[in-house]
Formats: sequence, structure tokens, C-alpha cells
Amino acid sequence: MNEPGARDRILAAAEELFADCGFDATPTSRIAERAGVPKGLVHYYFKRKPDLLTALVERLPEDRLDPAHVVVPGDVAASLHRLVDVLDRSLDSSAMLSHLLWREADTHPAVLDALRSRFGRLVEQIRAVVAAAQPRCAAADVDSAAHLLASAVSYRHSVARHAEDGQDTMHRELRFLADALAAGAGA
Amino acid sequence: MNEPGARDRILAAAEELFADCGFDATPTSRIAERAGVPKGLVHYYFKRKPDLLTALVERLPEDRLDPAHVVVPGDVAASLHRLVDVLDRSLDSSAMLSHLLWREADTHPAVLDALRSRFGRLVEQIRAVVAAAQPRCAAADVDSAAHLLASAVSYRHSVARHAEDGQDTMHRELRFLADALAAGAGA
Amino acid sequence: MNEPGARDRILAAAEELFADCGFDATPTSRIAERAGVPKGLVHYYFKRKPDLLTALVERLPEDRLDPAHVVVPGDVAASLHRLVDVLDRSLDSSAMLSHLLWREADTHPAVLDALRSRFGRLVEQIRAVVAAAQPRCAAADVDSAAHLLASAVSYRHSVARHAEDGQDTMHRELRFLADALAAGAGA
Amino acid sequence: MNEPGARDRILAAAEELFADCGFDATPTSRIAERAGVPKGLVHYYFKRKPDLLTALVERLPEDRLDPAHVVVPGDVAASLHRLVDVLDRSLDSSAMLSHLLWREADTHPAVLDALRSRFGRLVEQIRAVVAAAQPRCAAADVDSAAHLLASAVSYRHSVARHAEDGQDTMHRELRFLADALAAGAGA
DNA sequence: CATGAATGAGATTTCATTCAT
DNA sequence: CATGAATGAAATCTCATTCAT
Repeated sequence: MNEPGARDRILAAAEELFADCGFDATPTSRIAERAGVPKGLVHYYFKRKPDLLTALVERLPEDRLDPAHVVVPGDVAASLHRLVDVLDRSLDSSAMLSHLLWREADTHPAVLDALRSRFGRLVEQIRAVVAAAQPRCAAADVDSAAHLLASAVSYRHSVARHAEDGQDTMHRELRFLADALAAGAGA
Repeated sequence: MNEPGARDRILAAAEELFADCGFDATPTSRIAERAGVPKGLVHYYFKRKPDLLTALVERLPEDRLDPAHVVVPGDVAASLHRLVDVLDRSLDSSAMLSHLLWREADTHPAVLDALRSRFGRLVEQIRAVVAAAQPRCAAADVDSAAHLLASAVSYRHSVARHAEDGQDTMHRELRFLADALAAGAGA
Repeated sequence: MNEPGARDRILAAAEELFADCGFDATPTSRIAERAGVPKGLVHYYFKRKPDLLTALVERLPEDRLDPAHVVVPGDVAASLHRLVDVLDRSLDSSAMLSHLLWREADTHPAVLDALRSRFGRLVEQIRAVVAAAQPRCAAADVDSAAHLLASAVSYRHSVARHAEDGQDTMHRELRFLADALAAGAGA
Repeated sequence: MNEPGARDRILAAAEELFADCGFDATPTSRIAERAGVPKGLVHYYFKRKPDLLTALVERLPEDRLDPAHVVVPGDVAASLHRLVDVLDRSLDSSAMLSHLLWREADTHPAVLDALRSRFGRLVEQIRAVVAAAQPRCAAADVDSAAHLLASAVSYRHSVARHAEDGQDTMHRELRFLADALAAGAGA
């Protein structure tokens, strides 16, 4: 009784096919076929093919949450921990979609724009949580913290395009490995 | 006098256009146009369009190096440091190419295979350096160290598809940020 | 008012052009042109060019007939005569089509298969007529008679590929000619 | 030491491929490949692709024979029998080639012309044998006999295009089959 | 609202042929 | 003589999009 409507079936089909074959290599006719709807209906709901992509952006979990649910007044660390836990839980449900959108963002400005504005909303949200947990924080600090955390979340949400942070991680690993090997060899 | 041959001009044009527009959205005719060659010549050198992609894989810097140049006998850490420095230097020259290949690997198995076999060769190379620097290391340790390091290099080379290691990094960052904010707020 | 639909006009055009120039030497664009339809419509109805050939096979007169119309109970010879007369009449209407299909069967397995299954249906039909005319015939005799007659009909329908039976005919002709010449010369 | 020259290898390769795939569907590059010669050499020996077809016509056994070998003076029948035996022996060696040429004759006037002129020479040859065996024959009789026999030979040589003569054969078979079935049923 | 036939621009690919070496 | 890179015309096929019903 709760079977999804044609529009939703089309979007679900598009998501699968775009993930597998890429946007450009997926004909709208194949989307219609997989969704089990006539070809004309795809263009009835989505006048141009790229509209499917922008509609998919809106399918991303909004990561909207009531700050009151996570804020621990006076404890920023605990508040952020709880925030990240909530955000993380919504990640897994949209891993494929996030990955495909991010891949297409390179070549589809509309997707890039959408992802960017999503990012902006995420920053705002974090800022709100921090402000609620610790109202006396300096605005500039809150800003950069919110931005950093939004980056980290988005990074894991869709895989970072540029991995500038890998440097330290790598040298730490490097030292660790060398030590471990030296220890093993010395034994 | 040393102007590149037609085949190279075609590959260079393909690299630029694939990076900008994506593989599927780039007509071979546009590649020919930008390379300044007739359309037929593209297919003379590359029977099928995806062959351009696999040819591009071979254009990645081979990261081949003479182990003797980096090995510091008895000092694995220093050897690896020097190895990574050398590998890093070749990264920058192919950042765009690496990124585009990795993006297309999702939908082009041939590219994925090529990148995978490249990875295998990289592991071998690292193993050789470690073995030369410290011959008494346990084989299993050398194996895992080589694999870890190859992963890290490839990750930065083309952006990891799955960032399983991000978890710890993130919680460390999180704590740091909370502390920093608390300290700032307390001042 | 009864003007044929686009699909039929395409097939008619293909039949004419294939007969004149051969399958491979006929561009689909010329078929569209002669049929008075846009190029894309040919591929809308016939995904691949060889599909035109298999569709053409189905245009052959089916040689289906109601056994009751030709069977003379108790008289196999008369029944078969009437059957052959009926089959012959449908031959002339498709002489060109039959010839072209048989020519292309050499290089298009799909056509060969289709012609073969048509042949099988023809055998069944003859068997049915014989059985109705003379129910007491031995099954094996009916089988071979049906096969022989189907061969002869198909042979004239589309020209036999191998003329194994020509041997006797020829020696008979040869003797006849020699006799005729000898008689003429002796006069 | 007797290995065939490049030109012959090209023709042999063309014969095989034309027989399998048809003239139009066989690229010259594939002919070169199968012949084991560089692509340019095919066009070096055969400026245009259809020249391969006309060269193949000349590869047909010429059916030239010294009338003295078959003529039995005064016995036309015996003379023709011996002539046909000789001609038959050359058939088997070129069955594939004959078949493919005849198939392509429909669409390649040059082949049709070549086959026609071959036919003319065959008629002349037969006429010469008849005339030598029985010089007093009426010219008109000799003409028609020669033409009939040349037809029969060519028919078997390459399969007749239209089988107008099948009618009688068929009704004879028909009567025979009906009789046979009636006899079998009556037993 | 929904449909699928129709359209035509344009993509990939093939290939005979030329020609400089 | 022989070669294979180069050429470009043309073929097959794809597909987003439109539109009459």
C-alpha cells in the first residue's frame, strides 16, 4: 500500500544507474526502464536530464537537527561529540548518493552549487550548537571551528577532493612504521 | 624541432578535456580539434574511445626509482623519508591526471585495473627499499609496512575512495577543537 | 486513407534497396530517404541494421493454409497437387524478397535461422495434408515425403544453395541432346 | 621454396573472407592481416577494392581444354560425356569461389560481365567439340545445344539464379511420391 | 496527466584510399 | 618496390527532447 510513486521510483533508478555508469553514460530511457515507467514520464517530471541530478541533491539527508537534542550546556566537547554522532548516523544511508554527486560535481556546476550551499547550511548548524553550548565563545573562533568540523564531516560524507591534511598523518605513520620495523628487527 | 608527435598531442588534448568536462561529455571530435589533427587519426591511434583512458594511465609518472638513491643502510626511517620525498615530487606534476583517472575508475574497469596494477608495482618498490635498508626485518612486517605506505602515497596521489582511517583523526580533531574553544572561551 | 504506416514504408524501402544493392551496400540513411521518414525512425523501429533483415523474413508469405481447402480425402496425389498449386501462387508475389534473403543468408546467421524455421513449419504443414488425405500411411513415409516436397518448394521459392539433384537431370538432358542432335544430323 | 608470392596470398585471403563475410563486409585491412602483408600492399597490387573481385574471376579454372582430347569422331554423345566429365572435375576445386562470385554478381556489374564473358567462351568451346564430332549438324541445332549445355554446367558451377526448369521435375517427383505413398498405404 | 512515436543533431567508429619516405 | 601514418567521407547508432493524443 505504501509503494513509492512514479517520481520516486524514477529518482531511485537514476541514483542506482548514475552510481554504476555515471551521469553521461546513463540514458534517460534506461532510467525509465528500470523505474518501470514509460519513457515520456521521465521528461514529464524532469524537463531536462540534469534536473535529475539536482533533484538527487535534495534527496541527501538534510542533516537538520534540533540543536536542543545534542547541546550539553557548558560542555562544547560533549555537544560536538553528540552532534557528530548524529551526523554520522545519517552518512551511511546515503554513501552511494554522496559519492556519485561529488563525482559529478566536477563537471556539473549545478551539483557543485547545491553541494556548496548544503555545506553552508551545515556550517550554520554547527555554529548554532557551539553558540548554544558556550555562548561566551569568541565569534571568530566559533566560525573557524564550525568550518573545520563541517569540512571534516563533508569529507567523510563524500570523500575529500584534495587531501591536504594527509601530510601529518602520513609522517606519523611513517615514523611509527619505521619504529615498529626497527623494533621487530632488533628482537 | 622537438615538437610532439600527433599521438602525444592527442593524449594531451584528451587529458585536458577529460579533466574539464569528463570522459563521456568529451566528443572525440573535440579532442581531434584541440590536438589539431583530423578526426580519423584519433581512432587510428586509439581504436576505441576508452583506449584513450588506458593510454592516459600509462602517462602517470612511473614512480620508478633506483632504490640505491634513497636507501640509507641501517636506517629504515630515513630511507622511507627519502623515498616519500621522491615520490611526492612526482605527484604534483600529475595532479590533474591522477584526479581524473581516479574519478573515471568508478565507471571504467580498465582504468581501475590499471590503477590497481600500478599500486602493486608501488608496493614491490617500497618492499625493496625496506629490505635494502634493513635486511633483517621480518617478511610479514615488511609486507604490511609496504602496503600501508603504498596506500598512503596512492591516497594522496589520487584521493582515497574510502577513508576508513578518518575516524580517529576526526575525534582527535574534535577534542582539540573543543579544548581550543574552551580555552579561548575561558580567557 | 489506408496508407501504410512508417514501419511498413521502411521495410518496403529496405526490401527494394537490399534487392538492388545488397544489404551491406545500402546505408540506412538511404532507406529512410526512400521511405520518406527521418533517419532516426529507422533505428527507432529496428535497433540494429540486421533487424531489418529478420523483419523482412517475417514478411514472406506464411504459406499457411487450411488443410481442409486442399485435401481430397483418399487421394494423396490430388491433395498434394492442389497444395503445391496454392503454395506456388504465393511464390510469385515474393520472388525478389526470397532471392535477396537467400543471398544474405550466407552471411547473416539470423536470416539463415529464420529461413530454416520457416522450412520446419512448411514440413509440418505438408505432413498434415498427407495425413489428412490418407491416414493409413506409414509415419516414416509421410515424413520423408513431406521433407522432399518442402525441399522442392523451398528450392523454387528461393533457389537451392546446393544442387545435389542436378546430376541425374543433367545426364538425362545430355543424352536427350545428343539424341536430338544425332537425329537432326541424320535427317 | 615454392611459397606463394604476396599477390597470391592476398587473393587467397580475399577469397576466404569474401566467402565468409561477403565483399562489402570485408575490410581490406583484414585481407592484409590474414595474408600477412602490410595494409599498403593490398592497394599497391589492387588499386581499388573491386579489382580484387575481378582478379578472383580470373582465378576460376578456365575450363579450357584441347577438343582433340575429348572428341570421339562421329559420336556426339560420347564426346559430350567426356567433355562434361572433364569440366566436372574442375568444378570441385572452385566451388566456394564460384558461389561467392555468383552471389556478388547481383550487385557488382564487373563480376556479372566477367561471368557472362566466361559463359560465352564456354559456349564456343562446346560448339567446337560438337562440330568436331559431327561436322554435318545444322548450325542452329548446334547453337542451342551448346547453349543448353553451357547453362547446365554453369548452373551446377555456381547455382542457378532462377530455377524456371524446376516445374516438370517437381511434378514428376510429386507423382512419384504420391504413388509411393499410396503403395505403402495399400500394403 | 501520461504516453510513446517521432525527430534530428551529433557521437563513435569504419575504412578505402593517398602519399611521403 | 613497399610501407604505414594520415585523411576525411560516410556509416551506424544513440538519445535528449518534443508533441499529438
